[in-house]
Amino acid sequence: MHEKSAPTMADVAREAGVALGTVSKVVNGQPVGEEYRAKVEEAIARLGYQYNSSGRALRIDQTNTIALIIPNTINPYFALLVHHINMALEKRNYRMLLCFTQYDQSREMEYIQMVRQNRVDGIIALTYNPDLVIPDDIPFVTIDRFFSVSVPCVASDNFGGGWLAAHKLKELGCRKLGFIRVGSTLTNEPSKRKDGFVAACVEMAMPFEVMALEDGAPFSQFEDFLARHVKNKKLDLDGLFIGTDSLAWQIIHVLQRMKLRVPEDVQVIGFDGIRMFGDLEPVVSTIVQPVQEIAEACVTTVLSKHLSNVPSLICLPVQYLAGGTTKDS
Amino acid sequence: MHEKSAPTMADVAREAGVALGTVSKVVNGQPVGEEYRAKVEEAIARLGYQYNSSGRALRIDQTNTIALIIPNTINPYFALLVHHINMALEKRNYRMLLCFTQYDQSREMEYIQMVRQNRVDGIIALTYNPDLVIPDDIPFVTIDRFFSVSVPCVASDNFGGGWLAAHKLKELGCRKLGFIRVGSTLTNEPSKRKDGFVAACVEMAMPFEVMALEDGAPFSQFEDFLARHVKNKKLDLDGLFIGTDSLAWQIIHVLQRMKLRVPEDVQVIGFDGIRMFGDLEPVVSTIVQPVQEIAEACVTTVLSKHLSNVPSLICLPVQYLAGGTTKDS
DNA sequence: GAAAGTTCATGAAACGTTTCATGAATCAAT
DNA sequence: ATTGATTCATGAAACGTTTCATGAACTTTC
Repeated sequence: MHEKSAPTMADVAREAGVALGTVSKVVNGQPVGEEYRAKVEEAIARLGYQYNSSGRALRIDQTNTIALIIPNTINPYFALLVHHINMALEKRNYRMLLCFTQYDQSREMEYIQMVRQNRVDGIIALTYNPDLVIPDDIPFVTIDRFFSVSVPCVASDNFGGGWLAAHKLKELGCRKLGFIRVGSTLTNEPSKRKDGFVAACVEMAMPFEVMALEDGAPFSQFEDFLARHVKNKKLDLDGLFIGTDSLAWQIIHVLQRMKLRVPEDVQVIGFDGIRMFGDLEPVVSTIVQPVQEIAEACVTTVLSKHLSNVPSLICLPVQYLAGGTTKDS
Repeated sequence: MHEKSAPTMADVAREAGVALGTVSKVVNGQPVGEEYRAKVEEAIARLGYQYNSSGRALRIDQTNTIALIIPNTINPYFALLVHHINMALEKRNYRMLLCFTQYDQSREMEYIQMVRQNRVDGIIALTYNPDLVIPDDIPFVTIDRFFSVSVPCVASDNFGGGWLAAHKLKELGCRKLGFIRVGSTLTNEPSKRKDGFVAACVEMAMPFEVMALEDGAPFSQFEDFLARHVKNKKLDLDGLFIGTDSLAWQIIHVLQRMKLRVPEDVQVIGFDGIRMFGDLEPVVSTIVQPVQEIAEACVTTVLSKHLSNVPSLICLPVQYLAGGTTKDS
């Protein structure tokens, strides 16, 4: 709009006294005679030439852009994911087209239309729309949600993480456990955190309770749930596994208001492994998702041309990390 | 790459039995005879036509894309900014090209080159590179940092915020104040938080101390600073104004470890107004930046064609918001 | 009813790139 | 010295869009 018509390859060719195609080869690093290359490079420098990616995209039908569809960046786990996916893309000379759905199902569908216009080379999506239609003509990778064998899904080992949390809590001396999460309607990979937790409890003959806040239900239901479990000033649950670190933070604040001490009275393990502000402040003990590996897996998968011989579910290992909310800290 | 050659305008024209230019007009909402419009729209629907934005961008030399250059999305304030800027752009049918500098000065310069290739229609940048060269042929807007009258800068009223914080703390009964921040080398708009604070203290004849952590210095210097101010189990500062909410969180944790009670022993006010996980958990009392208005201002400014009659410093009002770290909570 | 004016669909040109058939120049082989 | 093979710069064509000069089909006016 404002640009004073940037120089084109034709300008460079004229300046260098060389053919248009030769400039193209130089710019793309294809073999060109030494003296020609020198002349062209000099002309490029002199004119400050930068290639026009629209022209390129139009010609080769490839935009070097991947769309990332995600609810927001406010949730620190999403923010981390966005960050690492962008870095993984940048390393491969791709750009990221970021789309925030804000958990709005209609937006999710609109975005899929929109990124089509932009001819993105692929889509990475973390969505909650239960009846999302996945285009079959664009490479599509999902995070944390399995659709079908033809749509690769990247997730961490949620089941294993739940399992691990239960075992850790037992190891740390807990006698009765609780599992707490929000949003229970949609079945996705993170739902398996509960499954792994429950399986481990059953296997260990460990008593446990499950509390899930329905979508949209008031947060106070958690407080009621916890209050119900107070027996003579103590919680009768001495270990809590909580669906996400964000929720764990909130629950811990509730516990503090109830004058219950963490980890003395009740130990807490979250899930995700987010570090709030660097590694300085005390932090929730957690099951860490390998965000960087997840990002890498998404990117390599979405960029692999032949999506046929790619695994349809990429499951990455999680780790337990002691923070300040368990007795091993 | 994978796409089975999506239909073009020519295809639509053929399908509708109509000229190419007519299809273009319909797609762009220009006046077209009713019967023609109907035929074209039907053909578009039948073929599932989506226009190719590369072709369009090439022709009209406009990409409908704005670059946002920012350190990261991990810092919750940046995450919020990214979110609102994206929303403001989307409302106007623009896309966001996101660039994370990670506080790396060379990256900041590289990005400016990179987004040039992409022929973005403008750049919004929040950077720390002291000798950044601002291109004069692309609309450029900075956040929180003033370069020159020809480069519009959007910021909140940092001076006023510092002033307000000092006055609030006095109003809340404090007798001696402290100001704490990190990274003191670069002078930018947020530096004025201190100036406003100091000016207010001087005006009110309120004793105060300033502690700034040099870039890269260990965090423990804050702990030393605070420890030095403990006189018989009390801090001799009973009000702290802290440069950002993130830092405030960390400082509060330090205070708790020192067995000092917030707000009973010392009241704390931060700056930014980030809400960590929704509005549920107890929160730092703070000077709230109007993030959404900041985002809107950036976007309208960068998109205004005639950058000549645009103010060179857009300063937006801040607000005090009581949280759990002052006695008015 | 003819001339002048108006409306509006038409299709070719142009945007900046990549690609590929062409042919000039060089080299190797006899 | 002549032919055949090889290398490699050349420049036209094509990608999908917007724009604009053209002219066909009307409408208005006297």
